[in-house]
Amino acid sequence: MAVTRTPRSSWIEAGLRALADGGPEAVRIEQLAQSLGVTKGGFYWHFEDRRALLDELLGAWEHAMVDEAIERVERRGGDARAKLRRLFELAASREIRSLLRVDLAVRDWSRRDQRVAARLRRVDDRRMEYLRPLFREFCADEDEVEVRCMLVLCVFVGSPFIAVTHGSRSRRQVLERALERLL
Amino acid sequence: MAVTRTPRSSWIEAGLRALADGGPEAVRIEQLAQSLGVTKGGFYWHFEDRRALLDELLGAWEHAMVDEAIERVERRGGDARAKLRRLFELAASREIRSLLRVDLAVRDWSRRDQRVAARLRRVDDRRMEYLRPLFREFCADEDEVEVRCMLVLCVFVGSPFIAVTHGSRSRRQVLERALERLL
DNA sequence: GCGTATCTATACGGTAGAGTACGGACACGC
DNA sequence: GCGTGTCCGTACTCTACCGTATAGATACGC
Repeated sequence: MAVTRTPRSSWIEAGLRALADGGPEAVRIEQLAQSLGVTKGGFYWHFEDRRALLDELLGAWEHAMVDEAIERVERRGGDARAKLRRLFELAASREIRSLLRVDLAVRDWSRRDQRVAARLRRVDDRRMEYLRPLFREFCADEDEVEVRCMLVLCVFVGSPFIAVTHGSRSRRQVLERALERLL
Repeated sequence: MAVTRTPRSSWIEAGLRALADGGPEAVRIEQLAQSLGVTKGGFYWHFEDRRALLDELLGAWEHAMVDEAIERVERRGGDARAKLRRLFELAASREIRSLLRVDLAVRDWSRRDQRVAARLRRVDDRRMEYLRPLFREFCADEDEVEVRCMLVLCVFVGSPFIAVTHGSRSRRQVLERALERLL
C-alpha cells in the first residue's frame, strides 16, 4: 500500500478541467499527463482506455451537479422560494462555475453521442423532478408548473451560452429579475 | 470558364452539415471530400486552409440566422406579437432546424475560441436589438423588456440543449405556453 | 533493509488527418 | 479541335494521438 503519486482522482480532475475548457475532444491523455507533469505511462494503470476515463468524468459530473447540489440546497431548509433563490445563488457561485462549464460541454457532446444523451436525459429529468414540487408549493396549475420549471432550466442552460450585452444593466441583474418573475 | 463541378458552395454546405452534426472538430477536409464523392485535391483550390473554411462557415451561419431570418419575419408585417409568434414558428420549422444545430455548435465552440466568441456576441446583440423594439410595443417598463428578451433568447438557445421529458405534454406545448406567458 | 504494490518513463507500432506538389482530366468558348 | 481555366487524383511529408510492452523507480509495511 504505497502512497499514490498521481492517483485516479488527479486524472479525473485534470479530465474535468479539459472537458470544461475544450469539450470531450480536448480530453487527450498525453495532454492530461503533461498538465500533471508525468507521462501517460501511469494513466493506463488506472484506466482501461480513454473511453473509460470519459465515462468516469460523466459520473463525477452527474454526482456533483445533481446529488451534491440538491443536498446543499436542501440542507438549509426554508420554503420553496427560498430554496429556488439559493439554487440561483449556487449556480452563480464561483466554485460551481467550472462544473457548469462541464455541464455545457456535456450538452453539446450529447448531440452526437447516444450514450451521453441518455445520461443527460437522466440528469435533466432528475433536475426537473426536483424543481416541480418546489413550484407546486406556490403554483396550483400543473401546466404552469411545467412551464416555469422549463424556463428555469432554459435560463440555467441557455444564459451561459449567450453572449449579449445588456447596456447599463449587468447580466446578473437581468437574470435575478427573470427569476423573481418566475416565483 | 469551365463549369464548376464541386464549387465553393458545395464545400460550405458540406461543412455546415458537419459543423451541425459534430462541431468544428468534425469539419475534416478529407471527410467532407468523401461525402462529396471527391478527394481533397480540389478543396485547396477554393480555400487557403481548413481555418479559411471555418471562417466562411461562420459567415454563412450569421447571414442565414440573422439577416435572412429577420427578413422573413418582417416581410409579412403585423404587430409585435404576431411577429414574435412567427419567429417561434420559424425556429420550430423543419428547414431552420439544421441551421439551429449549427447555432448550438457555434455556441459551444465560442467557449474556447476568442474570435468565434466575438462573432457570437455580434450575432446575439443583433438578435437582441431586433427583439427589444418588439417587446417595447406592448411592454412599458424597460427592465421588463430586457428580461423578456433574455428569456426568449434563453428558451431559443437552451431548450434544444435540454433533454427532459414532460410526461403527457409535448415539448412544443410547453414551449408554446412559455411564449404566451411572455407576450 | 527487503518485498511488494503502485506508479512512471521510454520506446514502439498504428491511425487519422493537415497541408503540399504536380500531373492530368474535363468542358466550355472560340 | 484546341486552349484555358477549373478542378481532381495521387503520392508524399508531418504531426498528434492512442494504446501496448516492459523495465525501472518509489515508498510504505513489516
